[in-house]
Amino acid sequence: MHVTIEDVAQRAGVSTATVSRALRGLPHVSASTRSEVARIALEMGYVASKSASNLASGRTRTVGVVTPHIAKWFFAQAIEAVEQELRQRGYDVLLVVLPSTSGEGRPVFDPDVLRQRVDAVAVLTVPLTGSELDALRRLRMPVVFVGGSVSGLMSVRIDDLAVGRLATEHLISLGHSSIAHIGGDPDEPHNFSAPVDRRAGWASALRAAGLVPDPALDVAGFFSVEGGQAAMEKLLTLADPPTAVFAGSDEMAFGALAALRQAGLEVPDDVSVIGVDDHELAGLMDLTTIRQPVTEQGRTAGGLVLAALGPSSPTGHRAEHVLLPVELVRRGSTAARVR
Amino acid sequence: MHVTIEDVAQRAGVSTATVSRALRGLPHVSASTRSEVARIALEMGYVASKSASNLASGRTRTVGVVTPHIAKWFFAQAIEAVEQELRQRGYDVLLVVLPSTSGEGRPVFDPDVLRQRVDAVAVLTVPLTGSELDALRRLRMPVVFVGGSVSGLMSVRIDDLAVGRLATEHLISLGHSSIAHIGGDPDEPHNFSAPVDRRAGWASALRAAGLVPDPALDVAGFFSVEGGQAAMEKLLTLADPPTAVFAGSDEMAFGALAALRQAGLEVPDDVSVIGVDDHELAGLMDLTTIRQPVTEQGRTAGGLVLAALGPSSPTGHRAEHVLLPVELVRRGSTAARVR
DNA sequence: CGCCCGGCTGCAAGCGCTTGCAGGACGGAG
DNA sequence: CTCCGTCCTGCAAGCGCTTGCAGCCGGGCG
Repeated sequence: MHVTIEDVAQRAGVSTATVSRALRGLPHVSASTRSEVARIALEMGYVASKSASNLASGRTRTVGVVTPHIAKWFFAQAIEAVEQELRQRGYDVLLVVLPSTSGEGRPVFDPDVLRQRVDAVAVLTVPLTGSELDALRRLRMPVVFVGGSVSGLMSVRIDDLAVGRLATEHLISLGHSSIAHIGGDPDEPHNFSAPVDRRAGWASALRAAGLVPDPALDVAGFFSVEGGQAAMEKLLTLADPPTAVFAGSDEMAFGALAALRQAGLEVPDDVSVIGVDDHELAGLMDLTTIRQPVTEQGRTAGGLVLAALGPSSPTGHRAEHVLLPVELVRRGSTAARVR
Repeated sequence: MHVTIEDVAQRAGVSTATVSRALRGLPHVSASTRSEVARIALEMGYVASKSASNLASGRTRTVGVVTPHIAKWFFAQAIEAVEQELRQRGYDVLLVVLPSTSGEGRPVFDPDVLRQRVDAVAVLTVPLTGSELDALRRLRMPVVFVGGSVSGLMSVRIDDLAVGRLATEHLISLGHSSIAHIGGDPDEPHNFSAPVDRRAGWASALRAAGLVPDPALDVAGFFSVEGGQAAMEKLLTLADPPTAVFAGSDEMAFGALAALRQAGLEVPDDVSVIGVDDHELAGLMDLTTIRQPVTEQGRTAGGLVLAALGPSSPTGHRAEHVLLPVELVRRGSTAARVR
């Protein structure tokens, strides 16, 4: 039926051991044997069985990527980067989508499904419960978090506190003092700090400027376009609506822009809006934003697990934490306060 | 180190065969034995080694998903749907991203990397060369194409000819007669018909209305935002610019909208724009479009491969072709011709 | 009361590869 | 000429599961 290493060995007149070594570039094979085996393998269309080699070697050359979504800019972008980085180095990517991200309703994630399936795992901003984290640690394999961090496990992320501060300071510098925040779901488990930190950055920047964060101006946008839209609508019902809005993601900012447009308000004249991400369409929407390097985060995460998988001892991965820089991108959605 | 089936068998006082059968719900195991084994397995934290079971059974319970992108709306959406459908039925998804989709430059895709790794594959609108298709067929496993079709292999898609026609007829019905088309890369291999068919639909609708498709009004937008933007800019340099534009995707339409806005033109008063997809942000942009059911296409594709993997004989999969309906979504970017 | 049959279970042979260890060939040094 | 290394190569024992087949045990039937 299909070509096995046995067939190749026979045809080449060598043992399967030699074929295996030759094809994998291991030492202790003469150059001539190696090239001959390679030629024959190619000619016969031999492809090693992954299952067999996994079983024999104990390594799967696969890393699991756990994500709450695929169809959202940040995640899609990050997954793409991780995939590319890993495939380049001969690793496969096993996608695991955690149905819903909203704390309670989500079915528990059982990291054990990954055991025996992957050599390492990358977790993309999924708010995990304590027991899930424990289970993840018990896997005893390299684990890297993207977009958040957890003690004892590797991570690559941005400084979300700085993000919130940077965005808010930008608005303050434009003369705004009534600055709203559209953030995530306040009920979410707080392991993943991005939403929390961005809010904290907002509050801290306000305080630093002698302003007080108004709870009424802090609304949930659930990191979705519709959520952002609803949040903005809610803000507009206020007796004294804000003159500027810091949305924790560009997608929420898009929603906010839509809500403002529908309310007949002008951006940035009536309300300034700033987001976070530098989403693909942010330029198109002329949205001022805090750019975060998503692709680079994904790539870095891939690199980290690969490094951990490398020469180092299988246990005792030093928990590396990488912080990537962000940057304010000024566009047309923010301007000096006029009202 | 880790729990094997042997350990469970020993602890339960039965053979590994019985454990295997009990845990997989196979017949020929008494109810009491089954539940006892299940209890012990759970208690010991046993997880079957995928490699071992793959090797022994010859099935991988994994399907490969080949896609040119992750970070594009259509693809992200489709992948998410496929993943969900497959995981639900116990299958894993192996992501394979084909670096670039532009015909020539792309490294050849060698379907053989999938051999021994997956039981079936889903290909998302990747324009493959003839030899790649042959290799894919030679894999002798279920293959489903999403967004295009290839003889002899299963497919699920929409009627792209109808899409082009529908969009163009909508513009014609609004009184437009100078209707441009922003499409894909004209140099792409033509196995994947979506871009080609949409263009053909445009031309055919024009002819049916007694109009002639003007080659000067048919420009390449490469299915990207920037491409659409550039295409629109090019159209605006024409001595006699169109009063309406049919973009082959919402993303290109977004680009077109941006270009129009930058040129100081009003949509839909100066130019009407219609896209295809009903992208997540189309509503926000108030873009009229032809909606295609992406999630459903992904789900259906997943279902098809699972069905093909099922009871039927491993060879001789009937090449099923599923065509899903599209629908015109009227929004504010198209209106009666005024000029 | 002997047989047969059906329902459970265990045996053991793989599945296709990896890898520690032993062995063989060859060349240079002593 | 002998003795050692040094290189290559082969042996064979697994890796942890699946599965065809055989075997065992009771109970129903003739």
